[in-house]
Amino acid sequence: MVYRTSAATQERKDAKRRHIVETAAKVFAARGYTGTTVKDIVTAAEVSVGSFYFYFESKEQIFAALYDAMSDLMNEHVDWAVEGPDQTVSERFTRATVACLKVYEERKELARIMMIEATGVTPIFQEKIAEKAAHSRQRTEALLTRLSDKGLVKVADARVSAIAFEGTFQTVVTDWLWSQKETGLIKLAFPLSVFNLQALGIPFTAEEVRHYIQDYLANPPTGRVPPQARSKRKTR
Amino acid sequence: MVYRTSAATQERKDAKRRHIVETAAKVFAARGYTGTTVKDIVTAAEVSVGSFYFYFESKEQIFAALYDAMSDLMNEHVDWAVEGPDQTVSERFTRATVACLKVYEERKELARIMMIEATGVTPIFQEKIAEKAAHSRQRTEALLTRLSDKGLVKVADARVSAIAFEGTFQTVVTDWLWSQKETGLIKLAFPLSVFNLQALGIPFTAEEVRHYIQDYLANPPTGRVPPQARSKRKTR
Amino acid sequence: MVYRTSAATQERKDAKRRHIVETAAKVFAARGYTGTTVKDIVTAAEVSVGSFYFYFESKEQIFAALYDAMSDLMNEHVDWAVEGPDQTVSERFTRATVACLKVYEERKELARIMMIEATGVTPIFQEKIAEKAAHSRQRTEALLTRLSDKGLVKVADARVSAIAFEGTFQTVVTDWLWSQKETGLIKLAFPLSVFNLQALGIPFTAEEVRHYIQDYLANPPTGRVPPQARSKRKTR
Amino acid sequence: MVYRTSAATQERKDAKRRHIVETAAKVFAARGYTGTTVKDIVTAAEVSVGSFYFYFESKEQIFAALYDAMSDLMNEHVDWAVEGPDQTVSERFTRATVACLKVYEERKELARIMMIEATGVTPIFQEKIAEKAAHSRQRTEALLTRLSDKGLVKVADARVSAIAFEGTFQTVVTDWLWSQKETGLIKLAFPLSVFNLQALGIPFTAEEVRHYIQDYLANPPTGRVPPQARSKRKTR
DNA sequence: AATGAATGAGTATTCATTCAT
DNA sequence: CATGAATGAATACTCATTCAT
Repeated sequence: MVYRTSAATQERKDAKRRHIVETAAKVFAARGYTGTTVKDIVTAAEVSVGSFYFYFESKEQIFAALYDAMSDLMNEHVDWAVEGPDQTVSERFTRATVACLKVYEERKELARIMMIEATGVTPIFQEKIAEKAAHSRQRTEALLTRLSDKGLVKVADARVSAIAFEGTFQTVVTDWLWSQKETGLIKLAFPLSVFNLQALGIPFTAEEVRHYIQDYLANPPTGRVPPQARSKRKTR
Repeated sequence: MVYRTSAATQERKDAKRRHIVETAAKVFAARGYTGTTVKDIVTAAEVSVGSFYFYFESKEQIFAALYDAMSDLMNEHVDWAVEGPDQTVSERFTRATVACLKVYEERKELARIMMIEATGVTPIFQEKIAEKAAHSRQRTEALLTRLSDKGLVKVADARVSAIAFEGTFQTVVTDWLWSQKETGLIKLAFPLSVFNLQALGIPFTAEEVRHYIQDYLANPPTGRVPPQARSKRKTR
Repeated sequence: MVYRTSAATQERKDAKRRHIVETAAKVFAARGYTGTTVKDIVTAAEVSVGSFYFYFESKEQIFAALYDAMSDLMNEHVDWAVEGPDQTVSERFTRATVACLKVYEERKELARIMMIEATGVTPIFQEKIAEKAAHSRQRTEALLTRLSDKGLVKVADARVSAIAFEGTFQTVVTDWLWSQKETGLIKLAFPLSVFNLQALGIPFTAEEVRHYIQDYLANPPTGRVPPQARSKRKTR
Repeated sequence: MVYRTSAATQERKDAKRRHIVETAAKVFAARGYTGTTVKDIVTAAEVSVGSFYFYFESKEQIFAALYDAMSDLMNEHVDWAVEGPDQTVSERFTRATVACLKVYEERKELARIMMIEATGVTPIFQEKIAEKAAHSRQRTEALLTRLSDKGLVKVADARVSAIAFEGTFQTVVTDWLWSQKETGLIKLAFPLSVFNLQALGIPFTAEEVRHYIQDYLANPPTGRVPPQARSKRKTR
């Protein structure tokens, strides 16, 4: 009995928590981090301030949770996109690119939060972001080093290339967010892929790149990749 | 008589204004825009609040002035770097790259402000930045289109390439700012140039790129390019 | 359960709000509008600034609430005083006069606020007062016109007479407020009534006027007229 | 030589001082006392803050000077209006009324300052006004007492009547200031006179009152009554 | 005498967070 | 668990006044 009650309760708690996170995402995206008050969030979510502070330690913490969620989501999608064992290098990069852009397109608010709002917030939070970015870059750097050793990419410096590579996404997505144009972000997958493939000296044909993109879009990751932020860890 | 007094006074005013701007740059760089109080600035500059508001309309305005100053400085240096009439395409891009990185390296705080702090600020200010960025991108886009027509660059889409190109600087500089490592930012001019030259399909040899960089550093822009923020316009 | 909690809480809220209003009235009366700080009010009321702003939108708004409260109170008393159907004209005016003076006497601070402090405040607030005064004058004017048509009053101009009539209260009360003499304001009901009855050409005997005053004081309005400011509307 | 220079200088000083006072009057009238900054005044007068403080001790003091000037002006006009030795009582009061209204009409800004802005300002200033008002009332009271003894007026209480009498001007002028209607203030001289003559039990005919008004307007006080504020005393 | 740069105490208001109910 | 009343430190900006030039 106690068990069942507890389970049901837990369920409700999770649902409420998710609801608040969802709402917060929208509000943060619309008003920015500093422009958003806790009141704004709870009003939009139709919960009390007390509830907010029951589920989250602070305004900063829920924002961090949001950031983590987006970050995780991105990693999962990209990992899925490149996990096939017999992919060529150009296929891997192209699929990673389209996977990435697709996630951003589908979760515009989160994209906005990661790309725009998260930069410039409290120095303490900036460090967190920097860490995460550093980690991501190290992975890319390691990959490039490996591929470079095999002669599959041609870069002057694996680290700088990894960083520059990432930067191309940053600005492309940010620009898209600003200019809310009708054209979808995914449309940019092709030119962006080409830019980066060339930059990394990876051989490719336009034909094949287009094909990879089509293929990814035709067979998107199944539901096993949760499109929703989970409440995993507490940032502290 | 009146003239001399006035002139001396004006001199002192300018000096004081410059002093406040300088100090503000440091404080903003250290604490971020929202993290910085007007009190912080005036305390650091050892002037009174009243003086601050005598010289600047608002916290936002001095920040904007700083942003503009850095932006202008950057443009001036880059323009100077590429103004020679008989430069090859690879030379132009390489020289622009090194010019850009050099400015960032020399004015770390301003770089930090432009790259990091300016991003999450007031929506109204974000628009200003977005505008400026858009303008810069349009210039690059136009350039790429022209070069593409002449077959001098090979890009899938001039606009996306222009945006991605810019992004490579963004992250490279930001990363350098975070990881305050001993290695200078200019050291990254070579790999970054290579990355972008390859990305844009511009033919080059490592040899020549290195030479262009050496050359720029050996003959930097003369003093006619003021390294300091001027109090040109009032944002109104 | 929820109901009881809520009810008790609401009770406390109302009490606190009332307490702040009361205190504010005293402080405003003592220091004037501009001379009064929000800090002054909360210190005097022994509540936090936060609480003040929880209950009131702004300093201006609480002042307006005070003004409205006094205004309403006055109207209610005067209406009550003259509502009897078979009153003579002299009786009506005399009763209105004494009712008015009695309210001022009993709520000296509010009187001070209405008469003195409200006058030099923010132009935006001045308009509000002017409106209210205009409304009151129109009522008096209409009354005088009606009575004049019936030959019950003798005035050269209903409008000017209405305005002048009101002015007699203004200065009499103000003077009394300044010269905090022992003599009660109500003592002035007789001479003031005589002044105005003569001014309006209303026939009367000193005897009857004195009687009307005695009568009103002997049978004052019952408790149904709340002597205290209610928190009716929010100025928005 | 010294004398002449000094005289010329003195002349310039006076002119400048007058100029500042004039301008201040307009600004105060337009923006109210608290709404007016010293900066506003000096900007409007096109002088420096330094000059302002050379001529006036403080913002409060120049306001007081303005008030005094208006007060003096009023007294002079009224004194002149009633100084004829063989005037009847009704003539005296009527002429005083029209003189008063005429001054207000001609110097609308000063009127506004005296009637509206001066009330509610610093308590310390309020006292000054109260004093002045008290003095004026005492004069009126003494007059009424005298006339009452001679049976020329019929009042219940000389003091209250004096105060009420003054109040009629207060509201009539204030109302006129608010409702900037085309109709001149002087048009109200007749009904206001009638109101007060009746109030004081002074016998009169409409005919004669009209005549007194015409007469005053036809033979206004000559220029010997300076229409301008002089810089007599320093309040402090 | 004139100027206007300099001062800094003072103000209304906001908002993240706590905690009694 | 939920609520929302309570807190008060923090903040951008104003303005009367002074005083060096």
